[in-house]
Amino acid sequence: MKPNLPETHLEAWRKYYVSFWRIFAAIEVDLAAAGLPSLSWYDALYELYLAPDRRMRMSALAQSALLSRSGLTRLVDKLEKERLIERRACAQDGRVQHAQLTDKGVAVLRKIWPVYRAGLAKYFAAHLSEVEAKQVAAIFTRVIAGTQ
Amino acid sequence: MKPNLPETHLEAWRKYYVSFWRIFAAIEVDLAAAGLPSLSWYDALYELYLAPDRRMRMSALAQSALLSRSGLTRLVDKLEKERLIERRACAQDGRVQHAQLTDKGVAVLRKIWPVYRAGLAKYFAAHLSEVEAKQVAAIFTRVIAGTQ
DNA sequence: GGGATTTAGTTGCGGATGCAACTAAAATCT
DNA sequence: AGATTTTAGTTGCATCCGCAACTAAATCCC
Repeated sequence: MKPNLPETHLEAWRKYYVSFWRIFAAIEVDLAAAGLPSLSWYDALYELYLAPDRRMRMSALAQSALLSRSGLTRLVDKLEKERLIERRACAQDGRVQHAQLTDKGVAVLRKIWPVYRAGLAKYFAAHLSEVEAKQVAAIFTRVIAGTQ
Repeated sequence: MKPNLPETHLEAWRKYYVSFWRIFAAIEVDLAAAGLPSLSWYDALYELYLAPDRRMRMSALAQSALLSRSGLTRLVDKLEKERLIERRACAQDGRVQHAQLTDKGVAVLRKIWPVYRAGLAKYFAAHLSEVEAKQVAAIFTRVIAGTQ
């Protein structure tokens, strides 16, 4: 562990790594216990919710939802089967499909969020002061920019 | 997003969440490109490396390596097939198996680490000052304690 | 001591996801 | 305009992983 990776940073990574998996797993357990879809569904639906007209191109959604294109295709298959989104062909470009969030999709998003929020409050936010939360946001914003 | 989850904390979570997946995926890509096993192999081998006599009970290793018991069973199957570890029955308790790191396992660990370290330096450590790394370690140590 | 319970690990199964190959459509090049 | 290349999305396949059910061994309890 010589170049560019001081012991302090390695220790930070280890804590970050373990804490992430723990929080993630705990929230997934809570969602499953509540009979709700998993975070990957939430992520995709939420990105659509934020998007103009609540729709996005498949590949853009894949990026936002942190999935491969093929992974997103399968996820959208399932979401569409549940009528949470609709696939809509693009009139301008025949290659493109848009995923369009439906009202039912919004409703599901609103059912997931309280459980997700409670998990975040309990497993994550409870352990950060306001100042620390700001620091974490600032630090990882830089990290994200570095992996763009 | 009312109770116990201020906007600041939610923002921190979003950055933390996205940055984690980005770093994780980038490191996996680097490992695969170098023809090396994935992080899950590294995690398990490394936990064994740290353990007394370089061996652990299966269930303890599952916890340390952030896997379910069944997930660990399969991982150990593969590691054993590659002779990176050996399963050893416990003389005192017939139910227990120990995973014992082999010299070949140590060698693989030492081949993975430079690539892993380089990824960490580039995708993670480069964006944190020394002070920030200490803060991150402290904060997420608390988070981990809260999900014990 | 013998049956019931608990514990450790494994196996069957299904779900999630990525890579590579594929199809179709658009853009580019000549 | 026609051929080539690039782009968007999908599909085949393989891998990884967790839950639930299972087996075997230890412990508990009477």
